[in-house]
Amino acid sequence: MEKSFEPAQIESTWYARWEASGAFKPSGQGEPYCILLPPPNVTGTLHMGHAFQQTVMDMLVRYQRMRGMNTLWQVGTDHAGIATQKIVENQLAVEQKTRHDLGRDAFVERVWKWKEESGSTITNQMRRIGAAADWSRERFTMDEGLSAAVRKVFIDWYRAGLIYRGNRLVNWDPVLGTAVSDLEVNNVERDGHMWSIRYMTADGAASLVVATTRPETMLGDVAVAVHPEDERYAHLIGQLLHLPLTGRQIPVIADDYVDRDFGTGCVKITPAHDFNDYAIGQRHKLAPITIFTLDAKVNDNAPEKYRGLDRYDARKAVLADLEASGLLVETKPHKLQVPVSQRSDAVIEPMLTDQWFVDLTSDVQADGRPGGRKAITEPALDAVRNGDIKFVPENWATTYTQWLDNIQDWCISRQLWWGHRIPAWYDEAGNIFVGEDEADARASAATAPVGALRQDDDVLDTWFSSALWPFSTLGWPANGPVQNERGDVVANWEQDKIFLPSAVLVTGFDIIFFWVARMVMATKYFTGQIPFREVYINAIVRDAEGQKMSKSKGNTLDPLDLIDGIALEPLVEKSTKSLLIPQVRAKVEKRIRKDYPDGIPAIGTDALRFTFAALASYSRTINFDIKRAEGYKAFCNKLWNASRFVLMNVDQVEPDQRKWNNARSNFSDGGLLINRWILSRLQATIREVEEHFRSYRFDLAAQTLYEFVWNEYCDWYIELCKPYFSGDKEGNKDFVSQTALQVLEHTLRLLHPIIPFITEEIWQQVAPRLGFETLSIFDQPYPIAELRLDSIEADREVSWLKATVSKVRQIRSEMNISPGKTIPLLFADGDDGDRARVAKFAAQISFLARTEAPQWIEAGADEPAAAAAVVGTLRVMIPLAGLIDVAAEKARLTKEIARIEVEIRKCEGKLGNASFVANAPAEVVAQERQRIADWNTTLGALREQAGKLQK
RNA sequence: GGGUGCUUAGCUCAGCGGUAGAGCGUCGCCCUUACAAGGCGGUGGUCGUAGGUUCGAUCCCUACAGCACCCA
Repeated sequence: MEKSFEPAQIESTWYARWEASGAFKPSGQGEPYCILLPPPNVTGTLHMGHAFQQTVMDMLVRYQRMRGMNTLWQVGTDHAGIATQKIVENQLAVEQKTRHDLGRDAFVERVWKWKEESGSTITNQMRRIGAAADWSRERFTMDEGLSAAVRKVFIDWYRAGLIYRGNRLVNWDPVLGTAVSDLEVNNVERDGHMWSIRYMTADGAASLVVATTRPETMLGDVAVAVHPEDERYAHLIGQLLHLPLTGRQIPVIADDYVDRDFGTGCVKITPAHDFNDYAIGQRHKLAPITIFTLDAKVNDNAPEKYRGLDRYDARKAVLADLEASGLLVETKPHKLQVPVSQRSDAVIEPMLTDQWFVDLTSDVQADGRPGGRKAITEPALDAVRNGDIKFVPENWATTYTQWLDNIQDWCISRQLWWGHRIPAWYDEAGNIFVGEDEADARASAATAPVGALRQDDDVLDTWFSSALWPFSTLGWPANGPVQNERGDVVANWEQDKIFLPSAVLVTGFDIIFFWVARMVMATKYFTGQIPFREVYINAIVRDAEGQKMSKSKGNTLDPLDLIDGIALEPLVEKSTKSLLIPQVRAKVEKRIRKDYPDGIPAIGTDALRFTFAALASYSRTINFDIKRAEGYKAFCNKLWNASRFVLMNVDQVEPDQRKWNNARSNFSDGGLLINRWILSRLQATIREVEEHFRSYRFDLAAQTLYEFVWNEYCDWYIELCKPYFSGDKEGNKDFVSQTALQVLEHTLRLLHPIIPFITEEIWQQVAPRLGFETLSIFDQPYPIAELRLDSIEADREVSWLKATVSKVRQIRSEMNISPGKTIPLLFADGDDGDRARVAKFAAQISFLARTEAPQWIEAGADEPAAAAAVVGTLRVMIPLAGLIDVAAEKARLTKEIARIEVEIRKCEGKLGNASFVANAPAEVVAQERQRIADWNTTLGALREQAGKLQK
């Protein structure tokens, strides 16, 4: 083995070998265990959130495979409608073209081309993370099979009356020219103004003042609302107002939506451009007046002078005119929430448009068939409420159910070209025909179309196809094999439906609504099954200071830069390349130069994965600190070197003298306590890790293994082995070698789901020496704890040994005795057990504490002046002569005595409290009594020692 | 306005009714032939504040403060 851990060397070969061997495909044996990859944007790149989430999935898949499950990690990518279309439109913009210049077919062809060019970037990055995914079944939401599923679902829902077309208010992105989901809209706090405007009554006798942050929308006002119980305005209800600048008259209406205490208590109502106003308008049967075009310019419904003005220019003009006519009462600064499109950064304009919707809210249809609430929403709610689907951590179930309880119909049409074109056609009379294709649409229609048919221009929301992911990727709706464009079979519903429901969905909380809920709806409706039994909501990755990672802040990390490392200059270059604003660019560059003066060190995939595991508690954010990752790289190095050392020593035992072979679990401890101890500790570790995997506490699993490897196996077990390795007199060397090797082999398997590369690399060395030949650690069984290997006795004995050695080391250190210097060691008092232990462990004590062979001082014999510590009743002494300053030792003892006295006072306080003794459980009281007894024993011995030092 | 979290060592985080823990950092001594990405030994916390329940509270309850996030 190499002298140190070099991740790049190890990682380069193993992944390709695993993939080529077919190891990632379902074994076909055991219970099905499926994980669905939340399909990333096909043309995207891997970010820290992906890397974290995929590490979690990979740990689960590898773990369950080792446990004998028939695992499938179903992967694929998403066409990401708006995002991908926008990238290609930006490319066209460089050529000074728009998509309209190309035309629909040519544009879509160009997007496909872009997908071919960049579509494998993210999947190749996933391979670097080590993802044990079945790439032979990789799918794309717009491939033929998944598109067929989309069409079938649309048609079935339409024919069941659950999809309808309607003119409704939607979030409109005036830059992209499409409806967007309310989940794709961020409400951003911005500095704005609150303007107060006076509206006179029609007769000019009275007036009221409305407050608004969007004065330009007054051009579309249809009423002013006041609270029905607001005495200030009671007399105006029902009267007509003169709407300034327009010549229109609008009524004063009463609606208890109005907050009397906000502003003036009068609310202007613009139903065509505000969701709340829309609802009020409907309640009062007021026809909305749309005043904007689809690119947010004032339209012909407004007075002529404003027509054609952009929203914000119209605002200026309206304000100026109101001011001129003395109707602008007040202007004051105001913080407001502005809806901003996540996709274009444009301010959203609510707009009345014709769109397609999935009914999720009606109980029953006019013809008596069940409505969307009964048919789609409620089954999805019930699946979580009745526990068929569990969230981890469980409180996310509340988020899910609250959202579904208040759900609106789902607007599924998008005015884009990239996506699944809606399988609906219109005849010249505007009748709708839905079908697989035009012929099917005609054939399925009840009446003959009038004239020619024209297909709907719009495409479906990306999440519509994602909602089908749990079953469409398994081959539905086809019955037989489904092939990809290369002719390879990628799914076969007949066989693959055993993977539904999948075991667990690992995903971020931000798409519980977008995706999780919709998968439950669609999967329940079309297959009658739940899509997954559990939903593990992973934390959001932030930077070390807890800030969101964002390119404009310069605090993003590329997982591959952590794995491979990157020098400062290339890092600056890549981080600022896409930033267009010079100030932002400068800020980011400055930050990067400050945060990473030497660039980013290469930590390797395994260390990155271990870091993710160690951070994956139930908390909702994880702050990623490179320092911590470096610490776990050190852990990998530790494991590497421990393995190297063990292998070196094993090889010194001649093969024909080995008493073991094929010895994975054929343990021969040789009667040695240290072997029984480490085997016992291994069992405890196995049990803990199992528990932590079961509860998705990867942080605790990682910590348990870290502690076992470093604090037990390396710090104590290997050290305890050394005397056997170097100068074994009793012929136990091979028993020690065997156990060291077996425990290492188990440990590698325990660690493999977390750090697959290094464990495979080492295991390839270890396994043959234990006499078993298999290809890969990948499909080895996960270790199972065995009761027969537990040993309380060995735990107790080794605890004593550790305590004794630690006491000697402590004295050495505090007395400034050079670590290299061998010193004498004396024992006094103690019981028979101590005598036996000293005899048994003499060699180890001398080795670990760098002492001469320990000597006993018999009771009553003269004692040399010595520094001392106490283990139970045993006094551990280091003679002072030439080594120790008496005054320093006295000070040390005094401090130790004081510390123990404090502990004793604490115990006395408890035991002196009658109600403690009366009420606390018996074992707690007993424990307290034992403790005080132990402290007193120690204290007595220390005082005696201090007394001796006085002489 | 409704909801969900969080507040523990300098930093990043576990713990959650009975002796406060980890990693990183920091201090001291060591290049002791597995590992200096290391070894040994330290330092460091009135567990956000105030009440309450309890024999006992970092942990349970209430209020408050601060910080996040989600929904309207």
